[in-house]
Amino acid sequence: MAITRRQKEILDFLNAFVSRNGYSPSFEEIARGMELKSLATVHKHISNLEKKGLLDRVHNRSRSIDVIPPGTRTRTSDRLPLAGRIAAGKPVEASESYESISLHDVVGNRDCFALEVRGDSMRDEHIVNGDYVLVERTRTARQGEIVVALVRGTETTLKRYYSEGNMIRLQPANYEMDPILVPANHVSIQGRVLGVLRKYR
Amino acid sequence: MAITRRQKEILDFLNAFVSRNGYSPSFEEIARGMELKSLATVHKHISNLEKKGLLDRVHNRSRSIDVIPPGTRTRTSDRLPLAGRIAAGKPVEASESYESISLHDVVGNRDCFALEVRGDSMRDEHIVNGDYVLVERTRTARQGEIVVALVRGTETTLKRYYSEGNMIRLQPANYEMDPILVPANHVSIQGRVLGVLRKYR
DNA sequence: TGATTATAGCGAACAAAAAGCGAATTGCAA
DNA sequence: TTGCAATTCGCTTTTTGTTCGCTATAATCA
Repeated sequence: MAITRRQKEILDFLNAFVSRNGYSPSFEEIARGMELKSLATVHKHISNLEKKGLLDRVHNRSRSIDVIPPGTRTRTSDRLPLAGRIAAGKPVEASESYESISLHDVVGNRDCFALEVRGDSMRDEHIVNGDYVLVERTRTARQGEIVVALVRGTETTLKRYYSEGNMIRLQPANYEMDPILVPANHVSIQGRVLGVLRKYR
Repeated sequence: MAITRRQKEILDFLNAFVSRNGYSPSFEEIARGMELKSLATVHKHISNLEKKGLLDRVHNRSRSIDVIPPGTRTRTSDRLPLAGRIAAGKPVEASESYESISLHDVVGNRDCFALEVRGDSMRDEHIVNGDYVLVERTRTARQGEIVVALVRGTETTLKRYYSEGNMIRLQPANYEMDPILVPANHVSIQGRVLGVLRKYR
């Protein structure tokens, strides 16, 4: 996978910074060094470099960038080649591209864990008994996200999250089941669902 | 694993202290040296450095810090800890077990590839648009397995496989769609689906 | 050639980690 | 058994990363 000119400049900056200081720069410092005015831009560059396997970092961690020395590359790991797309009963897939997919593409470097799902309360979301949900450890959630929530300190559930004033509605994805409506301070978010892994047989 | 600026300062202090004195500093001495007013802060720094594998120490033991010379590292894998089970809207998960899950648990050492699913022909099987199906390259299938099948050399589809005499029935998992019934010699199996990976967002 | 996709960029609102504090508590070793 | 050192707890503040919406310009596809 090729690198762009700008990406190379960023990479050079990172290398220089680390060898000068012994620790990696903050996004702010990168922005200053590269004369960028928005951290969003820095963020995007770093993400792209990460996707291309040129550096490693931990999601949401300060100064956690590691430039991967050329040569120390690929993990043979758990990646699968992505053979293409298969359309709805329709025609064919095609591209013998060099794309691939792995768990890493779902969870990134986030702090995650998996839960095995029991029961069908999320059936309408196509999460069913026996599936594994891949959960990022988080204490907050956004409207409509699927979360693992601890209700009243006793009961953990998998639901969609909706904040309504100072109440929280936890919505099962199963039309037979009713939403749970509780005061915000009786709910603690354990994490948000990033993906699902299902294994047949 | 990368280090923050402050952490590097602490680490430098430790190195300097040890090489000057031949023994490691107490938390009190670190606090003085780094101009910190709370031992809790020192403690947190030391713990973090320990977590990052940069130093080693014995819990609750005075002056037991050992700075680990750069060279010994660890890598992160694509495995996720399996935190337990989450029951259908019901109670809790529990086990902080040492189980884990990864793509390898789904595909094993088989010859596999992934396909991105387009359309909803397998909706009733909870395989939906955007999901990735994990497929083992195979020429044969057993009754009822989900397969990737090439029909009449032109059309690849994702269906359940049923052999009926010398006909083959390919059954979509969508009640709105009709099964495909074709002579066995007009169908070639491309693989069988071992699992599904879904990524949100 | 028009449509789509990837890169590059901006600012602002927001979430989270790192860093810090004081005080109370616990544990080790002499 | 006592004293020093390490640990833990519940905060606050500062620093750092993340995300969203939007613009613009290449590069690629059909």
